[in-house]
Amino acid sequence: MKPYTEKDEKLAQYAKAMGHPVRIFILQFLDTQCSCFAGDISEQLPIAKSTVSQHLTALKEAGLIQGTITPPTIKYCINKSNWEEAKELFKVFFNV
Amino acid sequence: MKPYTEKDEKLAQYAKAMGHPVRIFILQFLDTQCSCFAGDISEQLPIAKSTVSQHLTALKEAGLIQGTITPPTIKYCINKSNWEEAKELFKVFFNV
DNA sequence: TTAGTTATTCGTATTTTTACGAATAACTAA
DNA sequence: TTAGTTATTCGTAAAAATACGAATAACTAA
Repeated sequence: MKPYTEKDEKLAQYAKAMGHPVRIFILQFLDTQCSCFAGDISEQLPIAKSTVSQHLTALKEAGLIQGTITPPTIKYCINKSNWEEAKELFKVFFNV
Repeated sequence: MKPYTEKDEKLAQYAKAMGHPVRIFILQFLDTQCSCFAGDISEQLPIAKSTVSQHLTALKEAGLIQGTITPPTIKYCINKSNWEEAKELFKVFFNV
């Protein structure tokens, strides 16, 4: 039925998560900061905190980031293994 | 105001275009077929032709593919230069 | 001109995304 | 307990994405 593979779906999922400039920014920010709080991210962006939260949730659900609760804050960082998987999928896709 | 760059927006745009398994399939199909008609693509997919058309339009607007009219068909193929640009943007993003 | 082919556009419906501010949850410290 | 901090969730609204079938456009060939 479906002509596309699991890998195609996974790649599409990662691509979709990256399909918004705010989320690209967050990913790059986390990549350089290693880890930081939602507030640190939020104060870099000209949008409401609740909207940032939604973007963080989207990235979390796609598997690209993860959050560790350290009350009253939440420390966010890149999900290394999934990040590597995404990198590999894009690599193969672009024949790199 | 905007903390993200033109490149971030471009990357997000390409990622968004890739954010659906059908569009991933189409891109891969065109990458191997070099060029083909909308009908060739459509018959590989279990969705309506009009929906395929919409996906083709999305890919065209993102710049990843281009169509050449050869009545009564339209020959689609990868937009090489933009494809290379996308590849490069993802490459830099993932520190490859 | 008329019929046939291909592909898009139109009209429509449903779902998802994006965004905001207010309200809430969870924890700490006074 | 009460106030203060952080971040999410809730409620809501507007816009965009996804999907379908019918209608249309554009061209060719008989």
